[in-house]
Amino acid sequence: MQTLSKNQQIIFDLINKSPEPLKAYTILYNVQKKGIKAPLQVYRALDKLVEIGKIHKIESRNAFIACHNSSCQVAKATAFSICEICEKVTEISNDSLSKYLANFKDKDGMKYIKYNLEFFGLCKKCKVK
Amino acid sequence: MQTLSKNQQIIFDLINKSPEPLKAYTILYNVQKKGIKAPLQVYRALDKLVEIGKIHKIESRNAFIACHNSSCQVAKATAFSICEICEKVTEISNDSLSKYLANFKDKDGMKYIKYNLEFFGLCKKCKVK
DNA sequence: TTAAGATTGTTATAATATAACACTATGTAA
DNA sequence: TTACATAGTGTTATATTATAACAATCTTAA
Repeated sequence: MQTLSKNQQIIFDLINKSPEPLKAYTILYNVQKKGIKAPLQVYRALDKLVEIGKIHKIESRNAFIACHNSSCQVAKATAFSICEICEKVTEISNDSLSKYLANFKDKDGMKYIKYNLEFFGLCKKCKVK
Repeated sequence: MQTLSKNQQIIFDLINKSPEPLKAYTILYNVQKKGIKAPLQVYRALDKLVEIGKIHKIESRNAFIACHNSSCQVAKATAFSICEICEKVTEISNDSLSKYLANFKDKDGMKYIKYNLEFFGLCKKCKVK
């Protein structure tokens, strides 16, 4: 568990307390009062936070959420469910799924240490409506 | 198998014959001689081609490849392997995997019709080097 | 034939992300 | 403690990816 730099901490705190994924420029607007003024400052912190597994990027949405999977030990094997109506995103932590994917071999017998899986559908609330 | 419009056909042909994923603006530069001059013309064709499953978007790369999975019947359940060195992308078509994911239920018992999975690693060639 | 829907062409602009350079802080080894 | 490497910061400029808005044209099914 490494210590975060000033900018990294500010940006992680913001993402961590957000109930929804945040986009880079939304983050920028929200940390300008804390002295982070330029996109690059945000992107650099985001890059690092992703690298150390504190946050994940939702690729299909260009947005970032804090890791809630086993205290951020799983930086390279990520799975999410995404509601196509309300855009709610939930990190999936499921042993069967992660084992299946970690052990998956393609037809060349090749294994992959890293993957990202995004499921799309309707969340409970949106399904009812 | 629906017929493609003029722009859709031009752009599909380009992507289909490319050995690697193509980015939108790379596509644009390559079809300008055929009269497609503006980004929006490219993006509109791409949107449609993705929608009907003729191509897929590689979300982590913002790039597009032609579907090679059972003649494009699987538009909503996609899996790829991506080499982190040479950026080679291969569509995975594996019955076990697609069945597993299609039947996956999260802890709320929820199923998802649509997913996108991207595996990362080194391709055969790059592994040897 | 005609009206709805899809597609096209065009200009402008929004949203997302990185290059390059100079400077500062921090940790580590001599 | 110095000095070196590494990581982080601040800044300006710019590259890359994607969409808004509007008018015109093509396609197709009743």
